[in-house]
Amino acid sequence: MPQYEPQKTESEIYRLWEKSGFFNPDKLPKRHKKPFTIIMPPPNANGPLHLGHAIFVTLQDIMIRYKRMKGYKALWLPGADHAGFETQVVFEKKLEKEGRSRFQIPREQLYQEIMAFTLVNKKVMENQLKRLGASCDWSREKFTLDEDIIKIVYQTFEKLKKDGLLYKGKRVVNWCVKHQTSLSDVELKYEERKSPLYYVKYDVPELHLFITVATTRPETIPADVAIAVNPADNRYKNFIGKYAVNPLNNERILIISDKAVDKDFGTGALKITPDHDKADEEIFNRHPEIKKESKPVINFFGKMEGANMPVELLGLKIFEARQKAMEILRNNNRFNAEFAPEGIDENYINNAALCYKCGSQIEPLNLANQWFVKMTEKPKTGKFSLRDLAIKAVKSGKIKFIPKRFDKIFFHWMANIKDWNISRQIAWGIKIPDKDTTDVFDTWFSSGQWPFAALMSVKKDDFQKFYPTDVMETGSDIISFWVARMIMLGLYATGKAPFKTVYLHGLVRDTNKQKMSKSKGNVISPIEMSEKYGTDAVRMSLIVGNTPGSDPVVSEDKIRGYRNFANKIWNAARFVMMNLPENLQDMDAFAKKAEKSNVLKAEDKKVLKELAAMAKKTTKDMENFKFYSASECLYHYFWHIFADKIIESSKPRLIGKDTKDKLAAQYVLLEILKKTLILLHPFMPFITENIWQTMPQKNKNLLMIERWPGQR
RNA sequence: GCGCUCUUAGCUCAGUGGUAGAGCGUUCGAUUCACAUUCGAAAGGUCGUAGGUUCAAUCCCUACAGGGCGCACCA
Repeated sequence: MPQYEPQKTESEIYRLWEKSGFFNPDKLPKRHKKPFTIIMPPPNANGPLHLGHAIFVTLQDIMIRYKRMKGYKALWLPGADHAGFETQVVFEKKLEKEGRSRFQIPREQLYQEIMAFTLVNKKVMENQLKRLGASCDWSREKFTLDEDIIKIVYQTFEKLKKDGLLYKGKRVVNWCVKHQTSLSDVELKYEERKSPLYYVKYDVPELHLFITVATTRPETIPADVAIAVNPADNRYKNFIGKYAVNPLNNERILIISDKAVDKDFGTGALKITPDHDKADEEIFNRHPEIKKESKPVINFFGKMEGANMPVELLGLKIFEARQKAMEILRNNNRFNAEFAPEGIDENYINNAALCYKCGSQIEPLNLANQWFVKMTEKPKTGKFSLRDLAIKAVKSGKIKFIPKRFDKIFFHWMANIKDWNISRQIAWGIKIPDKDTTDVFDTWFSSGQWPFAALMSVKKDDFQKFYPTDVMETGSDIISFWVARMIMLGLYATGKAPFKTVYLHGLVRDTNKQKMSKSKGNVISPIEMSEKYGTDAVRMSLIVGNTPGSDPVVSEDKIRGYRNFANKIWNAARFVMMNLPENLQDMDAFAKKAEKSNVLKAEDKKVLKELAAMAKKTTKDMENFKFYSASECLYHYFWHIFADKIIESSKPRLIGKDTKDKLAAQYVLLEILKKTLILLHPFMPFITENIWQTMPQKNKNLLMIERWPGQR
């Protein structure tokens, strides 16, 4: 019977907080002066929250509640992300189930349908955030497709354009044939695959010789414009400047030299196919002596199309075309067996680039009107490239990563950065302001501006007051997608780093160390768990033992353990209050009286000293972002010191006749309960506030804004 | 290929240059007492392997093995 029942009271407690207005930093009492800001990484509004969301909600809520209690003007700005490609993929699956396809729906209608879908999910997501106890300022909530956000995104686009950091062009992009869109480099995944390497002979009539090229893609031979060899390769010195004959269409193609060609790979001779390979495109662009125009032979649906190819290939899918091309080459005796049996190395393994969503093989295709952001060039009006701005901010310590090792990953990524293709051929997103295209921005281009865009668009002076923000807390998996882009674009657009600390959490795993995913069927819903065990238990299970940057393992058993802890808190509090003087109205007055009456024994003083030491240690952990340690320490103290030792040893004193001794015991228990509730509040906000509200107070204050120990 | 990281109790993980810690689990015992979502007690580790530095190494260095991650990619 005397058990804590979170389900009955949590929503009521949340309403109490909301009603107070204290989620809004402008409405906090006067003692709250210095701003402390966290911009919430806007969850994708395309489905219910999962445990990964619950982790970030808990971590950020802990930081915000802690700072609020410490007297900061704490702002946690919530948001929702339209999540362009991600949402469109989710929506397409829904369409598929209904027997429809996005390619049959007019663009404008598709946009409206996805918008309706997104807004429904947004509402669900907001309610779930509340369910998890998020103490964010709903009056400032933003959506990535809000008009004023779009306006700011366009301003940045214009600024980049004026600064010469944008260019538009025909470029080889990573094309996903299934999704009919290009993807950025970070949206690819790689898989080792066996791709037979074909050794193909090209005649060189002037020399009465042939040159052998190694390729995995014979079907693209009709699109060859040249053959390249390394300038230092003695085997081919005489070939440079001569013409070879394309074995599939008999066109003359020039043999050139370029140091990008690896002498030791294959035959040392590389066919240059600028329409279907990025590296080839780069080589092509630096050799104006290649007069030949490049023409694609594969279309956007992954089928063979174009002039100058054997008719047998026309209309075939890439893989079929490869087989057919191989057949033709073999029949014409074009394979060179010198390097591999029958001229084909069947055991060659390379990394295939795949779409990170559907896993289909990426086709490098040449696409017109693609917008790119220059990452390594100086803007016309500034001294530093986007990359250099970001590197400088992290090197100088203006931005710190927690854990620290992530700055190495960051620098490594920055060192290898390439120009960023921000055009996407999807309907769902912010339209690129360019009359020659229906493309939308890569969603990370707009969300890369989120910290300043969100603050600029809510209230007039919010940007002045709350920017730069204090902490960016997000998953370590999006450091390159998002964090790096926010740093670059934030510095570029505002001149200031968008945040001071980046706290990165890991990916939630199940007890078998597997990632949680719908397809594996091992997802745990934080909302279901909240309903079953209480939100506080879910929160604790996600925090204790979860060090920054490493993957937390979550199981129902663990959550159950913290449900038991909540119950322990509940009963210990009941015990303490049951044993207070009858009809006590004002616990603070009682405490003052007890302090004055000088009834404390040496043992009591020792216990209170330990309490103070524990509070100090907890505070130190909080300051150092060691929430895993603070929470564990509080758990241990409350259960095994306060409940098991201090409460137990107080029992005879509470029923004893010595009124002074009884008063001392009551006082000590009440002090410890008060302090531990305060310290536990950021972690377990519902139960602590719930108990606080039942304590004898003259003025019913909220625990949420109670002073943190050591705070004046 | 380049870089990062991990390896500590059955499981999940802390931790420190000086006799190894927590939670969960396990075993044994208790029970009208705030709480059985409880209490008490116990078992359990040559801190991945091999070297080195040191008076002293789980901790620092080197190599190796095995996991994880990031980046790049050669046709």
